[in-house]
Amino acid sequence: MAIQAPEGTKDLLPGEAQYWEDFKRIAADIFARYGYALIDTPIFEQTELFVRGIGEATDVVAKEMFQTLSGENLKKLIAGDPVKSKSRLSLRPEGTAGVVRAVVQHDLVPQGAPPTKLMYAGQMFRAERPQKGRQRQFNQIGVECLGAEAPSVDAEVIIMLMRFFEAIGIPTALTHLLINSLGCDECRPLYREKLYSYLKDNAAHLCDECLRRAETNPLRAFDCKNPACATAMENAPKMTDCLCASCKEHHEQVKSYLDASEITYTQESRLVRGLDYYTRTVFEVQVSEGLGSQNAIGGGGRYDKLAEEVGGRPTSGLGFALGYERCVLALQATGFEFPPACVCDAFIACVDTTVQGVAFSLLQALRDAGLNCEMDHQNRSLKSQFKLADKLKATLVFILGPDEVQSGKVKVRNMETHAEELLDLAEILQADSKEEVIKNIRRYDSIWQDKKPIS
RNA sequence: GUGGGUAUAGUUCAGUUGGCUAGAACGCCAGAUUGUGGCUCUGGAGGUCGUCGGUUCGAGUCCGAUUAUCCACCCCA
Repeated sequence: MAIQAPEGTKDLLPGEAQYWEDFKRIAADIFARYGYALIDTPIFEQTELFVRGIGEATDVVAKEMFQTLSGENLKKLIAGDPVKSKSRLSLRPEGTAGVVRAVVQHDLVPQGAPPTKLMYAGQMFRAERPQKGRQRQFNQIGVECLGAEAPSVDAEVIIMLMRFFEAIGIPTALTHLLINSLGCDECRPLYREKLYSYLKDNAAHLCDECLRRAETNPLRAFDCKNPACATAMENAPKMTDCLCASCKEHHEQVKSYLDASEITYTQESRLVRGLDYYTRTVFEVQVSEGLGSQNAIGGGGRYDKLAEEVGGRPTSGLGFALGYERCVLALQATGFEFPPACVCDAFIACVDTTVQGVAFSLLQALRDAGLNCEMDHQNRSLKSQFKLADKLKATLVFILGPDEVQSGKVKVRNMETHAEELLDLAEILQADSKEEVIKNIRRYDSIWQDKKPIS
């Protein structure tokens, strides 16, 4: 059988590949208004970065990373010889750790400097079993804001995310924003203890998985979809009730900024995130249609301890990531289709084979002038050439036959209005800019009509 | 890692209790007398029926294995 793309990966075919580019551009445009600049970090990093940054006990690190070695180191490992820590690499399962690593490495947030705002877009890799809305290689766009502690920045980032979803065509009415606070290393350990004893007291009502997690990360019990667990967790102590004074103040201020900006959200105390680095503000944007059993199209939060974790000086930070493929699924649930990958301004049609040489020169002259052009290369009949032009949605068709060539003209047809005019062939062949060609065509209202027929 | 479904033309799918040369729609190609597209009509090309094995006079159909894929659990964007 022919070789197929690896499990859980997907080819972005022309229509979608172009859309992914558009999607990134829309994000870059919007995020630039908030001061975010593009950064591009390696697609693989030392495994240790993810272990320390994301957390050894998280599912992402414990069982979903594609780990990699050079061929030589792989041989060493198989032979039982030691492999240096820095040679143990992993494909990035998320973008934050790599960006924070780069910020620390290049000291992008010197002491006393204003916040550094960065955005990235690219592939992430997780070795999970694929299903709807979940692939092993997928694309994320994310932002990271380093060196900003103020709650206004939390609000700004959330607003920016919601604006982006709106811009790509997922209306706010279809999204659901959840926010919560996970506290800081002052109040979270106290809460953790409290929750731990609650879990122990209610062990009889909880599933094995939750009991196991009580030891490693009790907060995750809130995530369990088991109905019995959900019921048992209803009366569990809430993080928001146990925040220290400064975290509480921070959380209240974030919410008041959101209120002032008329952003609707739900305070969801069950919202916990699967990555260990989050502190204080966490948020998630969900949609109900198109994602299968998944529901989040974007999520993020604050991570004030992450920079230290990867060896930098204490630097507060926050960010989010949004899943490209999931956004597309949400869009497709509303009837969205990818726009055509390529627009054809003009098609050159030959009446017979004797004019192919002239047609080729015309084709090249129009391309050099900046138009997207195509002609037939399979000796199709004139009729078929028109069918092809139609399929390409060509705005104009240039028709060349023995008559035209003899009189130094070329016929131009507007495919929408059916209007045709004769243009001077030499003038078009000599035109050296798109404007000049357009000027030539513009003489005829019937062909041009100022309807922007040219891309 | 666990569970369930599916696998037939480029695509989406039919294919009866096992039976003759495996079909449809869409797409593709070519025509429908003059040098012109969309609609319509006519014709045509495209299939090792995922793979390997078994049962049978005979397997797309039944059985087993294998691979791929989808969906779900887990977890995440």
